[in-house]
Amino acid sequence: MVTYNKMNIVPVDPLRSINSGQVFLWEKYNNSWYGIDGNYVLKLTLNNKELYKFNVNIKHRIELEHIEIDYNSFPENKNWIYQYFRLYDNQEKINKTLSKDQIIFNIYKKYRGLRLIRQDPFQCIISFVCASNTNIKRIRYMLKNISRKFGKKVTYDGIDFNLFPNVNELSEASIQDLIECGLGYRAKFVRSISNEIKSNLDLKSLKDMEYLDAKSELTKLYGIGNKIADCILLFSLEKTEAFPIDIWVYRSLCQYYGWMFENISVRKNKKISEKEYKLVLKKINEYFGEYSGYVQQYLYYHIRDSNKRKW
DNA sequence: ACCCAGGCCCTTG
DNA sequence: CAAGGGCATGGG
Repeated sequence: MVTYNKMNIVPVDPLRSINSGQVFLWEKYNNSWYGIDGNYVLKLTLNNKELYKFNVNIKHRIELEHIEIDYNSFPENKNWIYQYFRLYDNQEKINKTLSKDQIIFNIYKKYRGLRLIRQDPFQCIISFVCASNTNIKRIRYMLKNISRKFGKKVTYDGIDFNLFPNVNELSEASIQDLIECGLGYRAKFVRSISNEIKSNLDLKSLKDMEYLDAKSELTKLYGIGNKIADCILLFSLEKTEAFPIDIWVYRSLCQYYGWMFENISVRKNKKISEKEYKLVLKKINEYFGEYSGYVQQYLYYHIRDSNKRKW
């Protein structure tokens, strides 16, 4: 008889999570999904269940229901699924945050198992710089090209992969190279950011900084503003209070949380200005707290799903 | 042909 | 501050 604390049961819907606009280099071959995260190839083999439940009190995964989920990686990292899907986050607080009101609670119930993903920071930075003013299909296209051109080639399970280039490798890329990867006007941003990180920015140090301090470091980089910085902080630098506001999330906020816009000079249904962004963010953090980022991911997924957008 | 896409930068008023 | 234009490119 296994006893456990309910709060340590973490529901995970892996496929929904890796196909929710956070990561862009997962693909299915045969019966497994393979994803590139920095210099790792991650492999997931699932049965036909949608929702998996992990008890993270136990050092290694135990079966609460009949779970068949194989997760391997190249190079080997036995613990990656715990890190990648943030199984050690405080589930009690997450539940509380996503039950803050009826609106978010309904969305939470509908997509339960959607997780924030903890990514390789450099890949995350490049990913979201490429994500500006384009669609997800093209983000995948650009990042794949970058990997093909500048990442190391590896073979795993008899399949050829390209890892994502590290800073030093991508610093070798010229603007012309990056344009050939399909980046368009983003090429100059990626070039500048790679050089900047290589010469004088330690990404690890950003994890130890306060949210807004780390954010101001990121927004100094050419091509990174409020929204992209929040994506990077949330998805790769441990800032779960970060709340990226793109056009979709903003629409969603206007629709469901209009009351937040009263008494602050923020106009609904228009492009959000830098000042407005900061005002809204402050309200969000006051209301949802340190796990605001989870709310963002659920809102984003929900509104895009309701609009039948593709991933 | 037109408009939009997980925005940001730059210039003007 | 704010408003507006420009930006590369591909898909609907």
